[in-house]
Amino acid sequence: MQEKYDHSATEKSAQGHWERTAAFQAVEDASRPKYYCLSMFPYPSGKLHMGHVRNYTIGDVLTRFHKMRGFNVMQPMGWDAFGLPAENAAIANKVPPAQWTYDNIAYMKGQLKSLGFAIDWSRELATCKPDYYKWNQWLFLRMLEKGIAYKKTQVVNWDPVDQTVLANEQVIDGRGWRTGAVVEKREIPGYYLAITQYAEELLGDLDTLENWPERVRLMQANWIGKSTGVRFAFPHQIRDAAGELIDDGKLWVFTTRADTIMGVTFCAVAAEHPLATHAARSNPGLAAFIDKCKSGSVMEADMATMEKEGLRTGLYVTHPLTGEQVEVWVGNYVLMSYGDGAVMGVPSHDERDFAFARKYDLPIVQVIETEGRTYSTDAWQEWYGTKEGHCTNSGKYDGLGYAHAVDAVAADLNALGLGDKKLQWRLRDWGISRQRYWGCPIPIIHCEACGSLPVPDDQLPVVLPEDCVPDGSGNPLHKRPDFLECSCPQCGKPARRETDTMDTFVDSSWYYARFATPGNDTAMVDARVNYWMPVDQYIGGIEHAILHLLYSRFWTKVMGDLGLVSYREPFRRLLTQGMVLNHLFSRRSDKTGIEWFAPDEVDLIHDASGRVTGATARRDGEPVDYGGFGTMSKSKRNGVDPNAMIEQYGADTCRFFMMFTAPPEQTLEWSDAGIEGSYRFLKRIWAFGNVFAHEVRPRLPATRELASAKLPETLATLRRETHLLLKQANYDLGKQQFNTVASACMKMLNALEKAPRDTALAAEVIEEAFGILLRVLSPITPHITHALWAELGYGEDILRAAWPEPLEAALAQDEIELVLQVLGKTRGAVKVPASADRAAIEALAVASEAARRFMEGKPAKKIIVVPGRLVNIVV
RNA sequence: GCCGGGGUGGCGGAAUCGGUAGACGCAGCGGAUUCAAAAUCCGCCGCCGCAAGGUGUAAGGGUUCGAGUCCCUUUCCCGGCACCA
Repeated sequence: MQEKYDHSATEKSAQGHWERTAAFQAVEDASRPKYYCLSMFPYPSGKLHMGHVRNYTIGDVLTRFHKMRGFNVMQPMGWDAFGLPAENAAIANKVPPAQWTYDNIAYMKGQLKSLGFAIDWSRELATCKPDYYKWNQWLFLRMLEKGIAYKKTQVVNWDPVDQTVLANEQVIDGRGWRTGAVVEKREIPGYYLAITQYAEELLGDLDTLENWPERVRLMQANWIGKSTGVRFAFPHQIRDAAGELIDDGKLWVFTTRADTIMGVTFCAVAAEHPLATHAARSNPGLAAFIDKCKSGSVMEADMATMEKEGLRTGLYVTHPLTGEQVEVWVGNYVLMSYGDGAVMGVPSHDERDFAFARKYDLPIVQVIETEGRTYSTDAWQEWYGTKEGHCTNSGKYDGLGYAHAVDAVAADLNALGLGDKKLQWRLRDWGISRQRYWGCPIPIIHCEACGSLPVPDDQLPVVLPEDCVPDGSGNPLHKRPDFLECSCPQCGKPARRETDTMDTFVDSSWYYARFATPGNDTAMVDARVNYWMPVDQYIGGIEHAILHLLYSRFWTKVMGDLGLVSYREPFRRLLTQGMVLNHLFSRRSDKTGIEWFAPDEVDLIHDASGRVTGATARRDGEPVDYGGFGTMSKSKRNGVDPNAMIEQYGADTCRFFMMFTAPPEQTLEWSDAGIEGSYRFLKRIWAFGNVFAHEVRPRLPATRELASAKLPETLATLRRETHLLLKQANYDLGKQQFNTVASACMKMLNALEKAPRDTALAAEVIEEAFGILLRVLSPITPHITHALWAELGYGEDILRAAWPEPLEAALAQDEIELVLQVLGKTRGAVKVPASADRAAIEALAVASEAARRFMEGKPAKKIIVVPGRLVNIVV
């Protein structure tokens, strides 16, 4: 075998072997347990980044591990190919998004192949291809039929200069990213999917997802946000210009704190609320304020942190229980799209209302009291807003606790016909319309006479033209008569095609099911889907913990209700991997703003202890600002190119570094020195392969005697250590903690290098131990282990070798060492026979030299023995 | 602001059930090899202390024979917040 480790030749040869043997092609086989391992498919942004490498390495380790354990594995790969970055690239480079996307796919596929992932490429798909998105459209039409898809108005960010809708990402400090114009909120019609119809099931089924991280389930539960409250109305006599009662004379609000209803001192409505509109007609100041409310972003985080402002409408409604007049305000923090677009204001027990009342000098009436606490309107205190305590200043409700008070208030409102308890979800229906070109066309036709009609099934797919070049001023489909012009499916007259496309979350909500049934052009999925699905292991970034995963769960349930699939949840087990970070260096200048420096363009400055305190640019020697670690990104120039790493160190080194450096769920900080260390380890593995070939193999006896031989101490230790590490590695693989599996492999090699190899028995022990090491390591670094396994005569193909299990005989010990503590402080160790009982251990411990020294002659009051671990003497 | 997660040597991290804190690796230091360097190998390596020992897991408090791990308070960092994917 080769003297030196040549990563590039080793990897090329192993990849060639897998290609020739079609090693990763998955075929349905009812006789074996299946294992469907899926990593979130990439957006084809141009190049693979290290986050992808990490994600897919984790998936590959699990795939190969399960394959060796005898599972029928499937690991597919595809492309989340629609999306905004392709349009941005088109604006910048004047290249159609389709071409940019397909070029990127070709390049990134090559990168994935060079990393040696065990992917079944025959199942590859791209969501921008009509044979895939046809089924988005088909299912959308089924949802329309079932009333799950419907049309209503939505609030969007509007750029008044470019006359276009902006994504939240394109709004920077309240202004359009290209034009710098102040962004407005605008209401336009769009299609929604009624995910709230599934809220109860989406919440309840979280309990069945035992192998999802607890935090993801918690986040989803909070996102769905089931709460019971009371929806009720403030009656009024306000009439519009035509003399009609506005909203039938009722101002509806929803509250989870009906127990505080006697503390209402105002109401606040959204800027778009009919009462606001009505009042603004005769009040120019209010009209201006409403206009102002309509500028700014629609993001919830912005809404929550902005200064709460309001203006009087001069209108009054009647408190439903007291009959008092309550003033109506317009508040910039009330959203028309939430509930009824109006809230009751109880400044005494709601922090936001409290601040609002103090700002505008509104009355504050305490209606909840807690024993031992004194209420003061000077400053907000935590306990004002809790559900503990009981009603006060509330007439007949005085003395009631939260639950009873809510029941009583709801009953009284119900008797008046002005309200009742209502189950409330935080979850909102999913708006899927996007006023953008590079997405799946929504299959709707607009006819002047017949209205908006679904495209008939036999005309699917509605194919998106692939040669448009967006310029930032709106959807280029508007300028494409060949796309726009069609005939009405009902009356046959000329009609116009819908130009909105679907949210790309639609594309990613069911791709995993399509992987199971590739090539079917007559159905969305077929019977094969119920063999492979649900996905046994899903792996992806924690940033998808809510939206993508929730939408996929919803889509699955809809497909289930349509009889397309037999399962209710798509992902049996979930691993959310942490992000990959690197150092950030920047320099701020007045002229050019922030300039970012790549890590290889600077020299680090360390303090005496070795901590990084700053850096200087190599270019000019001048200092740059060190910004700590941040996610790798193109704009901040701190990305690391996987290609360069693969070329220099090989795929195995990259994979090993990724697995070794941090546990999968944590963020991973890139380190050039760290990758050197991983490379060093693989070189040592190779070097030991040489030792094995030259010094160990020749000594191996014709018939192996290891199973029956009595081993000398050094060999018994090596063997015990190896099997102990194997046991730990298997345990850690079960926990999906791969960094300690990698570390176990390093420890095995450390032990092997030190072991004697001068006898036939030693050769046998080493043969066994190195065989274990190669197999445990093989899912992480498949190429080098493939080469050594074959080269050293272990077998033809390590991928088809059985996964090793620790042997009890190898682990057995005569004598064990226990930690000795006196009063909980470690004072030494005590050796006891492995078979010693509690009394014997206590006697040995008390008699030990260290114990006598630290007990200072006092008698033992109590002795705690933790079997196999420690003995603690309390005096 | 709301929801979720996290903080352990100079650095990444380990510690399975509350039981030896710092495994494994990186960096650093010392040595071997070398004409020299690279590569490789050996040794040292939390802090204070000559040592015995003391002390130490963001900060403060609590429970326990024993706390990185459990409870309370504070603080800082990260992810998500519905049109980035």
